[in-house]
Amino acid sequence: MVDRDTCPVCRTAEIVCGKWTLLVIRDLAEGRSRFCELERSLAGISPRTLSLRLRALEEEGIVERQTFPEVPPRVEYVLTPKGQALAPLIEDMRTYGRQWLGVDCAAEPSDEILREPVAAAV
Amino acid sequence: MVDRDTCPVCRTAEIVCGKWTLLVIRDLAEGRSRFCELERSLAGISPRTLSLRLRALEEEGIVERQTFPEVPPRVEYVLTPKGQALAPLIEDMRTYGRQWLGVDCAAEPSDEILREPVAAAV
DNA sequence: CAGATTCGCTTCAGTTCGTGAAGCATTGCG
DNA sequence: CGCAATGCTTCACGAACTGAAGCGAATCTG
Repeated sequence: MVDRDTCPVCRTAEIVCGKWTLLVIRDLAEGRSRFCELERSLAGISPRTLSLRLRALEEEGIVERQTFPEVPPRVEYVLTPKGQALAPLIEDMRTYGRQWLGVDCAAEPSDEILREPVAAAV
Repeated sequence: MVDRDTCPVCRTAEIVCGKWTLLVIRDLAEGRSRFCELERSLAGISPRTLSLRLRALEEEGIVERQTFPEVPPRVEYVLTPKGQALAPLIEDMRTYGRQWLGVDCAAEPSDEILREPVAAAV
């Protein structure tokens, strides 16, 4: 019997296993930082869920939130080192998807995608 | 905007992000193979959820199910190569948990745990 | 011989989680 | 004026998950 509190896989699973959580982190790792940017990238996520995810990740110390008192208001979310440390996980998922699910991001780049060469995995 | 169908991270996330899914896979990778074995190891999972997970993973080709017509009936679940390929993901989670969540499986081995030196990650 | 136990589930009612649409406050643009 | 943009919140609904109970056949316990 595996203890939920002392097992690192369990604890990581708890953090990571909400719907959309990993995709939010991936987007942040790829350079997206604003709420509406994430909302548009993650087609289909409800703003409520995105809000909940970001809040939870902030509480975990995985993302940092900075608000700028402009109009319209601007809020930026950035991965902390603790968040960046999840990058290998996401890389593994990408590798797995390519190898075993026969899919690849390189299929027809849309006109919405950001252009700068962002390194997802350090 | 990321296409849900052509993005390997999304597709992997869909498979992997149900509650308990990754822990079921970890247990299978560690050598547990029977329903009740998994049920006892994953303290707190409902048999319904475990059943659903195993069925879904079977449909995905991640686990294989063998039934033995004994009494009481015996059913064994084993990871396919497609399932074993998820081991690095789980290893990363373990590493992350240890490094950033300050937890470690090596805490007091219980008398229920299997003894053989099973290599979780090939 | 009655009763409990084992296995691999299924069923049910109830709770929690996620969705989709709408709305809000502010201000600039046409 | 009317609409767009931002970063959310609220609400009602459906989907997902839980916890307890049960089942059918055989075998172990008293």
